[in-house]
Amino acid sequence: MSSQIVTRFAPSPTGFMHVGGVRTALYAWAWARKNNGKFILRIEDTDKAREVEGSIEHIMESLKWLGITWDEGPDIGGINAPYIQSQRLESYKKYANILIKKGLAYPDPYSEEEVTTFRKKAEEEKRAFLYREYRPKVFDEWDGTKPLRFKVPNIKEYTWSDAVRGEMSAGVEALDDFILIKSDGYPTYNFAHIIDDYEMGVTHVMRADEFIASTPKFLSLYEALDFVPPVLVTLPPILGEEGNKKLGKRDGAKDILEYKEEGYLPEAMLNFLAFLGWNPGGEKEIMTPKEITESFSLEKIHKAGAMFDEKKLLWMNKEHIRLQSSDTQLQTVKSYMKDYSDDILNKLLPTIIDRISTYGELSSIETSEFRFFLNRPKVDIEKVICKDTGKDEAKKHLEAVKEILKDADFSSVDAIKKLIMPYAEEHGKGNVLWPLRMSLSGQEKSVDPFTICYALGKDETIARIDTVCNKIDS
RNA sequence: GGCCCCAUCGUCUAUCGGUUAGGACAUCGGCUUUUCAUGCCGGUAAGCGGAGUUCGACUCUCCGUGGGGUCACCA
Repeated sequence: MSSQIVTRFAPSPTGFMHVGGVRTALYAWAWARKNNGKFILRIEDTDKAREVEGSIEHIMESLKWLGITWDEGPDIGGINAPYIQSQRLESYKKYANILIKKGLAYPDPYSEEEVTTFRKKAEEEKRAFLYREYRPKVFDEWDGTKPLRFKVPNIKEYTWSDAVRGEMSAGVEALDDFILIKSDGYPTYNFAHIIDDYEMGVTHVMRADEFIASTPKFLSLYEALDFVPPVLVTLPPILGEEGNKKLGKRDGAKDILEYKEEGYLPEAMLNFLAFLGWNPGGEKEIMTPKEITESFSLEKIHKAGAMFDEKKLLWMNKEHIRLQSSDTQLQTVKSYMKDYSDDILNKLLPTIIDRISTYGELSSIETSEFRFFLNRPKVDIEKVICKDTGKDEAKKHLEAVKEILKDADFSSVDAIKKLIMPYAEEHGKGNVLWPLRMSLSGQEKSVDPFTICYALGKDETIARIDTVCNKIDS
C-alpha cells in the first residue's frame, strides 16, 4: 500500500484546456494506470483574480472525453478531500505556522511598490532579482495582512535527479525567499502544491519544463518541512506549428474540446498526444488507450520539445476510424448525416469511411460530396456529354445502361458492376461511365458509378437517367 | 544579463560505440481507378559546428552556435 504509485493532475481553473495541459494529465494518468496506482484530480484555484467561471466543469469534461479517469477528485471526493485548494486553507496555515515556529517564514515588511523598485534595480543592472538580498534582519509577527515569505535556510547549489532529464543542478541564484501565503490569505502555487502533494501521498509529479528553474526552491522547502520529495518528471514542451515557440493559449492553442467538435476521436487525440513527447521504441504508431497505458514508461519520455502537427493528427484520426467496428462507424455516421436514410447510409458506409479523416467532415450538407444521394442534383448537360462523343452517343449509352439496369440484380455493388462492365468495355469505359456518373451525381468529384447505383436503388437510378435523357433531347 | 534546459530528414521519431542511419506524417513519381478518393509500389530528404576520448562515434566529454525556460502577492 505504501508503495502505491500516486500521480495527480492539478490545473488551475483559468479557462479551457489546451493540448499541453491535456498531455500532462495524460502522462500522469498513464503512469498511474500502468502501475495500478492512483490518479488524483486537484484544482489549484489560489489565484482568484484569474479564475474563470465554469473552468472546472470544462476541465472535467475534457478529461472525460479522452477517457482520462480520476480516482479522487472534486466531483467524486476521496480519502484526501477536499480537492479544491481554496477549501484547504487550514492545511496551508498549519504548515505555515510550523515554518514560522522554526524561524523559516516571515512577513514581508515591504510594500509592493518597494519590492517593484528592488526588482527594477536588478533588471537595470542586468542581473537576476533576489529578494533575499533585502531580507529583514528582524522578523515581525505575522498578522496575515502581509505576504508570508519562506526564509531559504541553505543557500547552496542544489543537484537533484529527474526521471526524464537525469542529474540536474542549479546555481544559488535559483534560490530565493518566495512567498508562501499572499496578503489575500491564499497560498501560492509554490507552497500549496507541496503541501497537497505531501498530504495526498503523491509519489510522482509530472509537469512541463518551465518549473525546472524553481525546483531548487521546492527542494529547499521539502527540506525545511522534512518532506521526502516525490519523483520529479519533467515533460518536454509542445511547440506551435509556425515557430519554435512553446504552444500556449496566446499563440493559438486550441481548446481541446474544439477537436471534439470537429469530429476527432478521443482515442486518436490520446494516441497523438501520447506520442508527442514519448515513444515506446518500436515502429508501431497507432495504439489504443489500453496499449498506451500498458507500455507507458518514464524512461521513454523525451527531453526535447515537439511541434504540434495537425496533419499527422488528421492521419492518425483516419486510422482510428478504421479501427472502429462497422457498427460503431455506422452509428457515428448516422449521427452526422441525420437527413440521409438508413438504407443509403448502410450501403454507403464503406465508401464514406474510405474517404473521411474525421467524422466532422460529414456535418455540412452543402459541401458534402455525398449530398446528391439526398437530393437529385442539378445536372449540367454539357458536362454529361463526353468531349470525344456527341450528345447522341451519350444518350445512346445512357439508354443502353438503363436497359441493362432494368432487370438487374441490385443486391450488391459487384452485381451491378458485372452487368455494366461488358457494355462499357465494348463502347469505351469513359464514353459510357462518365455520362452515367454525371447523370446520377451531377458532380465531377464523386463516388464510382456502381456504388452510386447501388446506394440509390433501382427506381431512383433509372429515374435520374430518364431525367437526363429527356433533357438532352430538349 | 544571471541561472538552467535542449539539439537526427520540412515535421514526429528509432538508434542506448561498429547500421547502406530505420519507420511514420507531409511531399514528389508510378501502378490501380472513367474523374476524385482509397489502395499498392517507389523516390527526394537528417546526425548544428569544432576539438577530444576510442581501433571505431549520431551515440561519451568539453567548447562554440542555435533554440527554449526562468528571474511574480501566475500557475
